[in-house]
Amino acid sequence: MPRPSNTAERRAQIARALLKNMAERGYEGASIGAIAAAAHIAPGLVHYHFESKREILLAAVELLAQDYAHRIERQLAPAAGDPAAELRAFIDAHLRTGEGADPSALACWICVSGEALRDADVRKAFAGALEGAAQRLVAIARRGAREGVFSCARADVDAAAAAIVATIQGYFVLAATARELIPPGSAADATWAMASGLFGLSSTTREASR
Amino acid sequence: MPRPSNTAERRAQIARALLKNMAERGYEGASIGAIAAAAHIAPGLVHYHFESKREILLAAVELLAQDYAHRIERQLAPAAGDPAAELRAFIDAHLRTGEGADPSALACWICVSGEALRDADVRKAFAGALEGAAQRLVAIARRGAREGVFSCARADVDAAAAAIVATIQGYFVLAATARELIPPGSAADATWAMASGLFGLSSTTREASR
Amino acid sequence: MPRPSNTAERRAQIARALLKNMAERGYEGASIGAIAAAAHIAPGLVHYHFESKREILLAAVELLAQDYAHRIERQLAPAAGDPAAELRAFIDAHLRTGEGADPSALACWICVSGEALRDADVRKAFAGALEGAAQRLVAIARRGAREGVFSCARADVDAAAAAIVATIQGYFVLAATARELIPPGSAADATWAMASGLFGLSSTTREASR
Amino acid sequence: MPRPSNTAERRAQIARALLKNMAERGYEGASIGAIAAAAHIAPGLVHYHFESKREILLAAVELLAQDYAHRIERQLAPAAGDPAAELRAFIDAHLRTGEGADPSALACWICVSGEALRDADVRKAFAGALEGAAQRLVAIARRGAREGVFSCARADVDAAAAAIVATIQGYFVLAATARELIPPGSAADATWAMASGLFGLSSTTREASR
DNA sequence: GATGAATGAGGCTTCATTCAT
DNA sequence: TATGAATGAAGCCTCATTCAT
Repeated sequence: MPRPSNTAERRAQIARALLKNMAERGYEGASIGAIAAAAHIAPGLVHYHFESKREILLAAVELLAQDYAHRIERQLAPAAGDPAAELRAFIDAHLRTGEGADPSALACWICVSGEALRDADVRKAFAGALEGAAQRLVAIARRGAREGVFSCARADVDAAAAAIVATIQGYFVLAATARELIPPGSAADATWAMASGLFGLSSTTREASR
Repeated sequence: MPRPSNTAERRAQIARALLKNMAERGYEGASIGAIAAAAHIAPGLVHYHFESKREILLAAVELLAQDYAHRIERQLAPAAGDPAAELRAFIDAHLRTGEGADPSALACWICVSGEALRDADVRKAFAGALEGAAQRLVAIARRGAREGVFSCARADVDAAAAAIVATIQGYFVLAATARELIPPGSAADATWAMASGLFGLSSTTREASR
Repeated sequence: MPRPSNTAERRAQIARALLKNMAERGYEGASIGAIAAAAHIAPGLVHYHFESKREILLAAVELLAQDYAHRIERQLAPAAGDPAAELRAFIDAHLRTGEGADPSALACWICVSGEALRDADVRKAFAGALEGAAQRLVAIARRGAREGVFSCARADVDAAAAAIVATIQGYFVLAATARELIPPGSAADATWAMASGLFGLSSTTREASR
Repeated sequence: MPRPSNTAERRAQIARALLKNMAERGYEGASIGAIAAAAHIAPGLVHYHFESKREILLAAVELLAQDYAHRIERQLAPAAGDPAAELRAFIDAHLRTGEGADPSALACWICVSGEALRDADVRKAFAGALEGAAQRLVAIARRGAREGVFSCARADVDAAAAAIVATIQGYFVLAATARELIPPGSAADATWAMASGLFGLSSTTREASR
């Protein structure tokens, strides 16, 4: 009479506990004991649900990437159908409200980028998340171009998307490590100016979306 | 007669050894033993020259920041006096030639950004380096504005500088973790387009500097 | 009506699973989880049928001893009634066919001898098995003496039986750890030569049984 | 001004500490902490001198094998030149005085044979020790044959040596696990009877060496 | 009887740091 | 200054055992 497996939730619970710890102490600094404590479970249980600490990291990155993708979709929804508005919403979703919203998630994100340097699987997941964002931008750009809102050369769309993703990612780093460098509230606007330039947005539309 | 102190060189030697290790294994992964080995000295000597591992990190960040500042100055020198050319040189110094040049330094830089999350002193040094770069941009912008090459509003210069620094920093992260996202050679050009937009560069000058 | 208990089979099944694991990884190396897997049952069930891992070991040793006793009886049966033939059969049962037959059982046997060093109950069971074999030899010797086939002094029978058991046991160890030391096929013959010497077998009979 | 390295002694000290623990609790049961305690050093030092616990085992087996070889040479020395006496001394060295002398060494020896089952390097060292003993016997036999003291067929010498080694090894196991099976004092005599039979010793000489 | 999750102790190993020389 | 040994605190992981279902 087996109990229904709760492995899935437990894994998520543990992965979230890692994220919480990682935000404060980094990946190495997040000990299995601390993770277990944060998850309110016994230390030994962690390795019942995960082969190794690295597996927890992978699960955590997966969670982070999912959260990220969902957040984007949620925030883009209201602007659906209007490329310029979608672009603006995309930028705001990342940079409005305190240049990066949740500082804990921000710290995690930067930690993960560091781990991605040394772990191919982490890199793959991390790059996948960024690529998802870039593709979203590309889709917006294509549609805008079709509708005549953008006048970006077809060939430059990928480069423009990468540039925007890079800028956002860079603002994340700055927000977490050198916040005083960013004039308050400037991140989204500067990115918007930059993005509309890259996408060839007419200045009329640009001002309207401000 | 006591032998002349070689502490200064030793410290640099050890800090460089940390950087080498950090690029491959991260800060936590760089053990004192490995650092000593990379510096070709005995493990015990490390703590003769440094109070703690953290002190080595601080020295290493200092080195990294100095290298960085020097590199910028060196690469901006030929363009001295021409704001638009300086801006272009600034961007190229960071993003030309393989989007980030030395992959080892790139990895270190990202590692350091991660450590900066948790260590105020590291953060200060890291932020200082970024601020130095931003100030250089501000100086270029001011001069360009004075000379009429740029038409950027005085109030927006700081924001523009931060945006450019953010973009560069973001490209670093992408180059190290999701290189496939960046169309080869596009980083400098896209940043240039973006920067000239933010600085209000006339399109004539913009094309000329291409 | 409660379902009929299957504890007995389960216990044997688990004990056999321990033996399988023990042959490959030793007693300590045989984890409850691995034992359960080898027995195709859930890990938790193991401790329903056994108080502790040590109990499984005791049951396994019991099984091993029984298998051993049965094997001897089976192989001695054809020679029943002829002391010299029985002696020969006894030796061959242990040392013919690859100096120790089943390598897995051989490994288990040696493992058990190691555990016997530290566990009185294991020692008792292990010694019991050896003693059974020795007594079988003594019985053969006594009968042979009575029938005039052997001329071993009454007092020396126990010593001779112990010597033969020791030799066999020693060949087991050699077969498992230093097989190259044993000229192929020599174990049974050498033991036979030795045993017939100890038992005072006439050289005529000795050759006949070759 | 480096201190002279004491690594060699430390390694031996640690290996001996393992042997002491292994005799009582087996290899797995000998924890690094217990080994360190037995060696009167800090736990961390163990892994400064050894890569892993397994390396300690290898060093310990080496020690054991050396001790063994030395012991044989020492005990054979008085009989040098007289093959029959050497053979007798060889047997007595192993089996006289309490059937196996030092019970701790005996337990270690059996433990090692168990580890040899699963570790090729241990097996090699263990087999090497046994082979050394066997070769010593072969040398004795050859000389005895040349001098006409033994009448063992040339081809059977290796088999005879293996048989004697096996018997001794088997007595070790019995002495450690089923001592009651061995009539006190019978081991050396029975082995002598057996060995002289295998080596074709004339009964006159045989009795003389008793 | 059976399942699989849960517990917590303990083991091996790594490592920053200290120390005697 | 320099060396290499020494220390002791964690850390990750394994595992026997227990428990709720």
